[in-house]
Amino acid sequence: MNTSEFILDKVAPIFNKQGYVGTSLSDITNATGLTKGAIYCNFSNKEDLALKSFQHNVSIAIIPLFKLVSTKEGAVNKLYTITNYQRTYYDLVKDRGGCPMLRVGVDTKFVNPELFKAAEKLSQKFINGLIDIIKEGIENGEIKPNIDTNKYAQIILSMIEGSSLLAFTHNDETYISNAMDCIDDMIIESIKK
Amino acid sequence: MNTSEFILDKVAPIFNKQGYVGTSLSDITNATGLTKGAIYCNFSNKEDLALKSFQHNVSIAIIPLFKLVSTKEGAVNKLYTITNYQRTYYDLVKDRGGCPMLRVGVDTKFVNPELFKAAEKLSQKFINGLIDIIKEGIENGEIKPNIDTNKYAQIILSMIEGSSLLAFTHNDETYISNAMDCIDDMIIESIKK
DNA sequence: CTCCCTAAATACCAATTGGTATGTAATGCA
DNA sequence: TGCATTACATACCAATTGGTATTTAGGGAG
Repeated sequence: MNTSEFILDKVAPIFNKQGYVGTSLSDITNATGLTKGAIYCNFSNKEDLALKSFQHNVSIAIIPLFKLVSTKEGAVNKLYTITNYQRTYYDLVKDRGGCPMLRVGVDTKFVNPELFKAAEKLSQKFINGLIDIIKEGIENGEIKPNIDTNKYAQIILSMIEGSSLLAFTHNDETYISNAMDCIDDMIIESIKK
Repeated sequence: MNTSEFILDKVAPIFNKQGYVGTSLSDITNATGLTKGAIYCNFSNKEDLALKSFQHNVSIAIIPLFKLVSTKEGAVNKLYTITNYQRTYYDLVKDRGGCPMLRVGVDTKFVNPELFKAAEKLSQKFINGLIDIIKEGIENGEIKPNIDTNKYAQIILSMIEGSSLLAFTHNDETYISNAMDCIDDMIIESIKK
């Protein structure tokens, strides 16, 4: 692990906990034990470090889900893979400040357009992934042909993000498990053939 | 309107947009046209102003819903009142930076315990309100007697908050209307007798 | 061994942060 | 009329902010 990776490993959780405005360079130097010289040697400025920290957080929290889903076959099976992944999500990110997409989505909209764009893009990628899965299900006959793919993709992601927020607000992961039960038992069930 | 109210009116949306760490005293003086002397004459410090700004935002975005629901009769009717309120929520808060409960919930957990506690408390009040509605429905025979009140309360609020987040992330209020359709047509429908 | 290049540390910068002490003008009250 | 209180402005404070220019240490190549 080189120095840049070391810095990201130490700093990315702090950005996710304290926010991308509320994290100062002294927070960063304290957490790493390095000086500002070392930080600015590895990153061009604070915003650059913030963006790469976000990507680092995403690579830990969300990218594994995308990879996992891509190994699965069948639309319904893929959807269950997502809800099952979410069931372990609280443990996965609880010490890292929660869902990075959620954090950056609310944190940066009015203060850091570049970073916000990254979160927006990731969120859209998630939605598009869900739409593709549902379309695949329609094509292979697993899912009813007349359902609104975009609508159900939106509903599923809303449930995922909302339950993640509330689980962290109340330190209660049942918000996530109950929401995933709802997706499994009601939403997926209602679009299945 | 006295000076304190004037300040809150100008400043509360800024706190909600830029965050409760990312809003500086110069942001506050610029927005109000007042000096720091005037601010510290009306509020004991920045944190005090932040807390009262949150309450101000809540009084505009969420308290009206609580009041509206309290005027309605019947559990299912009350639940529809909530989803219908949310359908206009995007317009209600779009110029004020989105849902204040969501904002403060993610923003302050690790940096401002007092403010976070206020958001946590409000969120719990929302959950308790939903539980009471469902219990009322069970008692008066509108809702199936064997359903898990806490579970469905959690699911409904997750959907509300998640769709609010995504609507603002993508500037697309269909996230909210689609999620409310889901609550109306699937969740409420499935717990109704 | 010497030179060079890179990585990191040190030292410094102007600007901004939240906060306070003092000053002042207007208002209410006797 | 005179006094006290209130409401706000002004001026100032130490500390911290993000950032940069300079310096130093260390490893590799010749």
